[in-house]
Amino acid sequence: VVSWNAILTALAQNGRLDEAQCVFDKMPEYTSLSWNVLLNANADHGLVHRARVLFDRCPQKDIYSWTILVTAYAMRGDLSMAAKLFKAMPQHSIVTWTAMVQAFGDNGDIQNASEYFIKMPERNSFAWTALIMAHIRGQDLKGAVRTFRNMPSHDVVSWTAMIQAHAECGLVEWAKTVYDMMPERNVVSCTVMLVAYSQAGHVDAARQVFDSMPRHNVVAWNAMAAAYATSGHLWTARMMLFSGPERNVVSWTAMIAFYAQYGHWDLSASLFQQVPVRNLVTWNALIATAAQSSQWRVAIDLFHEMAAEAIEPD
RNA sequence: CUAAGAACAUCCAG
Repeated sequence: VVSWNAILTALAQNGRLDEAQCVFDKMPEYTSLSWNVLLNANADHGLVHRARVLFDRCPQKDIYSWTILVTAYAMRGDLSMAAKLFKAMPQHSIVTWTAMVQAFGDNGDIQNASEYFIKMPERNSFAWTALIMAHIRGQDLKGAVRTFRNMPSHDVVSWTAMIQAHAECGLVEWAKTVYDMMPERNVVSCTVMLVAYSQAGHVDAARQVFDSMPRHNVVAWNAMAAAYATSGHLWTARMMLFSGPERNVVSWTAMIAFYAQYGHWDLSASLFQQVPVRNLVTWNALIATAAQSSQWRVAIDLFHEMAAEAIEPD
């Protein structure tokens, strides 16, 4: 069972849902971990109904199983179901509590997020940061700052959330102040700062942040490319994407969208054909491209092809 | 060994 579980976990982590399902079906016996891994894989793919069926069939539901399902409903926006399940579950942990804070926070529902937060028997920086994010999404900068101040200890994630908090309100210089003040930075905090500058229209400042980073990952490269694309530098953006060490589905989709934004529908469409990975967003980007160039026939054909690739249109 | 917090692409919302 241990090795079966290891295989199952590996497949699930790589997003190979169908293969994980096959392995699961062939397993001679299960532990709750096996069920949870498959449950989570379905949830990750947005297949909440299938997750629910699995959950109901699962003979040994533990706190993990419940949390996965609660989070799945929350991600779909079904907060009342999430809350109902939360109430029904036999045990709560700091993780399940935090998941509820996060669930309401994602919706900008500061009120409910705070209520769950207050009722928590104990809190860690995950919980505090989730509450900060709730305030950010609810457009309450003051509340975000207040929450940050009330936190007993700050880590790089909560600091980064505060960069985000100020940037979201258009206060880039304050965001930069936070950025300068934080005791340590990582690739995410730098990328947040980079994006903040980009969104404020300061490409050059964004580039300076990029150049100052000790390490870059795909997200950083993608973000810098987007900064160029949105500031009129299509070809520099293209350079960034192609000269980086690595590209992912976001990079490809971004490039398809950039071409379209500049009216290069042909380039957009031909890149789509060559791209090694596609997801729902990639398809949406291309459909939008076709629609913008008034190729309705093409848009509709694409829509059907999409179903053929086993991607559910939304 | 499986569940919760920060960054990038499309649409939507603002």
